[in-house]
Amino acid sequence: MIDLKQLRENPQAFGDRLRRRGGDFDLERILELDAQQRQLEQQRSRLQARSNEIGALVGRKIKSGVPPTDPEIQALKTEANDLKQQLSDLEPQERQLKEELERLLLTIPNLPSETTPIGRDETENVEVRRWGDEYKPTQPCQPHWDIATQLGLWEVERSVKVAQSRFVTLWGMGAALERALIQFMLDTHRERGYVEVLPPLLVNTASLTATGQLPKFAEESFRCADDDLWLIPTAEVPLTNLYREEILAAEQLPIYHCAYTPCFRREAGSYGKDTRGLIRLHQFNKVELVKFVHPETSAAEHEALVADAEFILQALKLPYRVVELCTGDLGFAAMKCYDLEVWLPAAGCYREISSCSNFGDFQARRAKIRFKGAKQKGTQFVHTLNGSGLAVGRTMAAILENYQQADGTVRVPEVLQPYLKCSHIGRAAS
RNA sequence: GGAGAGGUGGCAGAGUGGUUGAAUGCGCUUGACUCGAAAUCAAGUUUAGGGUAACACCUAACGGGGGUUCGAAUCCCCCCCUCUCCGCCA
Repeated sequence: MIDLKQLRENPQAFGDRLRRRGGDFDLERILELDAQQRQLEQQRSRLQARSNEIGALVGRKIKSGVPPTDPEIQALKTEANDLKQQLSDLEPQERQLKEELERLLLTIPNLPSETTPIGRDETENVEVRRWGDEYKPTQPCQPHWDIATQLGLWEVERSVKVAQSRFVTLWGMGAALERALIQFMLDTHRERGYVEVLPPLLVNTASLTATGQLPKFAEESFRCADDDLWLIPTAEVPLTNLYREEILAAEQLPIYHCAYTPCFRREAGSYGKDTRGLIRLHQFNKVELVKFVHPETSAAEHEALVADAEFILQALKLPYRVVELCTGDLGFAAMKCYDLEVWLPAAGCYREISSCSNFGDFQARRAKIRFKGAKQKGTQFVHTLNGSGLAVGRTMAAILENYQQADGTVRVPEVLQPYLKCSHIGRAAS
């Protein structure tokens, strides 16, 4: 949720910054509704003040022995009834305004950071740095789905039978490799200060609204219609909502969490895109990092978060680059975002494997996650950040392609060997 | 699925129509006493919106919504959630 006060105080600057995302936003209407609503609220609270006064007055008189039939009391009752009548006109009006305002506000994306590069779409994203030597195969390199099939690491057709297209079953060493990756990632993040959690995979509407997936992206999530529950599209949702409607003590910050969860996405509108392999599935595994921090530290925390995600790629010795998203490519709730893109030699290109965003107070405002210093008067919204650390299926894809040997086997990255208890994945290995 | 109990401030826990935003206890903050601490005493200690230069001040909120009343945490109706026991179940 955007900061209405900020918009009210400086509509021009606010609008200019928001429009860097591209597209148009009806801020005028919001300001108008806001002004009307506040005017009504003032009117209403004046009437209510008088009504409260009468209530107290009548109470005092009756207690002191004045009979209820006394004309003075009768006059007060008449006045109060009149006020009630006026209020019953005002209240629905105000409520309606408030609801419309709220509805509109929920559709406005976050303000991009001042430092976010301005651009129209992903072609104008800015490469920040590269790491590792790109593996340029001398002979034709196989795409990971062919490697997986040859080594018996997955089962595609049967998965379609069991579920649908865009679902896969990992098999034998494929399943083991996925599990090893998850455990390696969690162990690593835990050592680096993140508290591991294993959250619910179904969440309610309030939770999805708080992190920004609803109301705008309802068609992207799987819903259990009978229960007001949705399958999580990312662990970001349950993790961020752990602290929904809480006021934290300032000393509790920063809070770091990591979690492994499956993620479920309908991938509506991506028909024909990445139909093969592990890149785009309805269900995939991800290790997620989430931070709750003091606003003053959020920029530095963001850089550190990216470094934590990068650390996994470096440990696995997978070449990657860091790209900063431009304003036109920024996610709905993000104010600033870096993508990590891993090198996929078969396609000869980089593919997103992690997305690390700073949401500022956008999610915190929706989720009402606040903090308070010991001697501080009011409350303040925390800043929330999260990033993949990493998308596990895509990591497996990158390993298969980058680690395939001339003999067709896949070498196991050193850091995973203790988990898998072998150095190569071959045909007979499973 | 069946039966019952309950949802009040950071926590515990009173409160069945009247000046109760809410007793009391715990916790926390500040002050007094003390060389210091403990103990003791005193004061303070919810959130949101509006309003103000800043205070003051006003409004709302006792799970949510509606109703009765001059007045509701307290009475009535609907909904939600939690807990316990039984059944079922990984």
